[in-house]
Amino acid sequence: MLDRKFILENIELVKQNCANRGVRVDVDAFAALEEKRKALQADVEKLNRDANLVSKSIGQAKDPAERDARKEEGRRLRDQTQERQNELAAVEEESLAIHRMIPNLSHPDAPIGVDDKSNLERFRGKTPIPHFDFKPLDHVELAEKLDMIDFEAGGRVTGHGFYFLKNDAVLLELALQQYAINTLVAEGFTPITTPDLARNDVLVGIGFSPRGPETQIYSVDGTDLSLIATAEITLGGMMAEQTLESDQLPIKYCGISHCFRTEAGAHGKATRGLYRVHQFTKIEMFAFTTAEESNIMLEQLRGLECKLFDGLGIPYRVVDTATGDLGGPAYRKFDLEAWMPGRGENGEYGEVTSTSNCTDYQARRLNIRYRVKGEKGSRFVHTLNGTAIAVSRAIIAIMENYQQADGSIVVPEVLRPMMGKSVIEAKR
RNA sequence: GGAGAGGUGGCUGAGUGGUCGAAAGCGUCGGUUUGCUAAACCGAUGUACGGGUCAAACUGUACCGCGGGUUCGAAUCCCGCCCUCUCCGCCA
Repeated sequence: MLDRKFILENIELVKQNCANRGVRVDVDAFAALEEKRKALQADVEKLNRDANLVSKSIGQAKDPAERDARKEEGRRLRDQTQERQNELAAVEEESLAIHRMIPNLSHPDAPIGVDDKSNLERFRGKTPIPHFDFKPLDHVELAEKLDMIDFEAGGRVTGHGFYFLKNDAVLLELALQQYAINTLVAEGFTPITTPDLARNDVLVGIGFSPRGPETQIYSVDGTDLSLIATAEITLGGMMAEQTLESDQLPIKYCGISHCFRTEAGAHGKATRGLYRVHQFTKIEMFAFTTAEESNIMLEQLRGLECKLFDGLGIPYRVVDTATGDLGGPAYRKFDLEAWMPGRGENGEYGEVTSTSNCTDYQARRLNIRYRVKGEKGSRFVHTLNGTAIAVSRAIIAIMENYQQADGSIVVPEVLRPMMGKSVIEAKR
């Protein structure tokens, strides 16, 4: 959420930002409701004050008749307070509903545009796009030949969008996790394995909606829990309601979790194979920083994503996400799109990671603050997240880029120690 | 899952209906003393939101795990939930 006061003092800016992001919100209505809310708040406080004074005087009054009279007065004031409070609650709810819809501000350098067509390519990876002297297969065909993924059984056991990894795909998943974690620990990240479920209010704080027809989230019946869509939820939630010291920051976590997504409304799009699935394993980076440090941290996270994929020898490009494609919480976002030779007609880029600076937008909802020595009060931390490795999509990129004419797959050098082999080939 | 105990400020810990935003101690910060250190002594020391101010001072409301309820008045009484600890059961 944005700061209420900030919105009121910068209405035009906020409106323009909503327009840039393709978000339709009635900011004026919000401002009007806020005026009303403030007035009611002042009324309630005034009534409370009077009622408190009356209550205190009762304890001191000795004459029983006098006490009864004041009790009556107190009752009257409390009734009035209650009435105003109800009004206030109603206005607050209305105001909050709009407030929640207002997206974060956007970085001045983020390309302006209402959808991903305006995304701007910023970098390319070190690895050139491979040229095959044969018709490259896609990962589904390769997996079939090498007995690595069982989609059929996934459908039978759980449903469409689920799969079993088998044989070398399992080794690959484990190796990728190890590779990512090793790399990040060396960079000062604290490794974490997180719960795969979280309370709904944590999901909401991070910016997900557990309910509703559009939801990406599986919720567990009869509880207030949902399966997480990303470890961003649990890692961010770890610090909810905490006040940190500025010298503890930045805090850098890398979390391993499973991610669950309903992908509601995604039917009809390219859903073949592992690309869009309901469950996958992901190593996620998450950082809490001071307000001053978050832009630099975003660069660091982006740099680490590049390092990881350069290390894997996967060709990619980095895209600066357009305002309309940022989602609610992000101030700026970079997507890393890996080259996938089996995608589309002659290969296409497909998103494999994404890193965002959410500034204080999530922290305000989750109430994560920090104190600066010598400063009164506290500020909201800035939160950032970034994918290190989303295993399912990384597997696609590896299988398709490293495939050989004979249908085998060369193992990226950095994974060989963990895989214990340098080639994945069909069993004789 | 069952039984019991408990959740109070940065920490320890008092407080069972009124002047309690909350004793005391510790810690922290400032000062006095001191050649330095230590000790002693004096003083200050919660947060959020609002009013006020150039900024302060000052001031209002709320906050004793969370949410409701009773009452003129709740840290204190009642209900629900969450969490922690102990014991039992179950289990990887």
